[in-house]
Amino acid sequence: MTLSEEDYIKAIYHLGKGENTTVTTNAIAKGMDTKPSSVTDMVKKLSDKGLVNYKKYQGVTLTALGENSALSIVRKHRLWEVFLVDKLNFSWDEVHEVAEQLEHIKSEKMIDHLDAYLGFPKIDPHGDPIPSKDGEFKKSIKKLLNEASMGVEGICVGVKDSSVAFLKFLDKNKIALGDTVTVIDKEEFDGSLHIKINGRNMHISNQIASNLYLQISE
Amino acid sequence: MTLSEEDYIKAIYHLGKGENTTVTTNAIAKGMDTKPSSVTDMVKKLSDKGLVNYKKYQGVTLTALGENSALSIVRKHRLWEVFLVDKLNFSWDEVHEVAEQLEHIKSEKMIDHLDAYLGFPKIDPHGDPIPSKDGEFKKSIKKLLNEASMGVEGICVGVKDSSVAFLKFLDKNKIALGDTVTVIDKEEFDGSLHIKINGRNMHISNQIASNLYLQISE
DNA sequence: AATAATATTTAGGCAAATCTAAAAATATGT
DNA sequence: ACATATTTTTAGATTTGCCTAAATATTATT
Repeated sequence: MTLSEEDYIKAIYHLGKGENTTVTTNAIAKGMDTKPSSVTDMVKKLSDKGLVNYKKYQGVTLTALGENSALSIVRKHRLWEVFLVDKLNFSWDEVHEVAEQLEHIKSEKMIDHLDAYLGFPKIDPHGDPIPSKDGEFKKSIKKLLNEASMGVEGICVGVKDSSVAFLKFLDKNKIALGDTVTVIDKEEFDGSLHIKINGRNMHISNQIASNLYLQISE
Repeated sequence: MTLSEEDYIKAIYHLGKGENTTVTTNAIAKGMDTKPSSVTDMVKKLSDKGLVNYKKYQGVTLTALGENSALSIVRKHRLWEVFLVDKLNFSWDEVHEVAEQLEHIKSEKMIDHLDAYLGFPKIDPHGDPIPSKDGEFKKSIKKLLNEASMGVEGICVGVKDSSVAFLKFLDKNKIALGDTVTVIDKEEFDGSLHIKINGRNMHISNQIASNLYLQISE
């Protein structure tokens, strides 16, 4: 697969939300910041190669082959993100662009050794699951904290708003990625939440809760 | 710079042996396994971009800009080689192909962090020197063991012949990359050498010595 | 120095991936 | 259901990097 083909396969996978739902030409064009006519061209090629199912005007889905390819790319992307954060001290919001490049490196041996070297991580720095070598992985159960049900426990894996003000708030209140959070109670009146974070009780506003992502442990 | 441009710049650098000697069109074509006419095309483009000096029929040299680019690519290539060997347990002879891909990844921050993470290595797994961030580096003093003068001390950094038989020989005799070797004496008759390796005296044939590379410590 | 051999460049073309503009198919609104 | 709007495809052009074949320049030989 060429670099460009890989980009399309990955985009189709993500637009299909990991399910294998049909993705339209325009959606791909928007998602990839290109023109619909370019998408049509490429989709024909991918169809010829057996990576997508395509009928004119009907949109595309990934074939089994295409889905495997997508998972392999996603796996590489997320493993590299873990590497950048865990080993090279990048912060979680700096890694995407570089991982976009690294995901195209072709060497199965390297990626398997990298996986082992990182300790076979199950989720990436944004809380998204990392497919195993054979394409298996747990569906991501990632929610904004304010959407989590009462009693739910999860790991804080990301922020939606990465403004300096918000990050400072987290720092001051000793909330960090990786912390375990349990939803104790929700106030109906203002949507604020009582949570337990790393064993400590806390009361946070809905606004805060709506900017924190939780990885729910099933 | 595109991927292809980077490949040309690197090839011109290596063919010029790191000195800035003139490199011919045919030499580049051979070195890159492509056609002379393709080289002419690309060399014109590189000249327009100020990366090489080029006059028709006269061959090319790198400009200061071109040389900086080349050193940056070589730096990345060799740092990744160290990473693959030191961290991912690749052997020295497996890394080249993957490093050829990794060297094109664009992120100055990443490569600087990688450098630090690896402990600012000075030589790669083949004994070649790694340019520093600002393009400085020690000329490689890398010699075949049988060409080293008496009394010379160096580090064993590579093999010329990587046949299984030879590697087995090294293994059986406990000679490994990284070992410190001193040339004690040379027999004129058969060219065999008396060496000290990791403190232990040894007598090896010229044939063995002519397949082992030494990185001479200045 | 003239000719032969070699090296290099030019000219013209091809494939990949993109684009614009126009045509065709599908979807939407009343 | 019909006209209109939107989506998708086609047709034709462009750029990058490469190719072959032919032309031109340089180098080597006698």
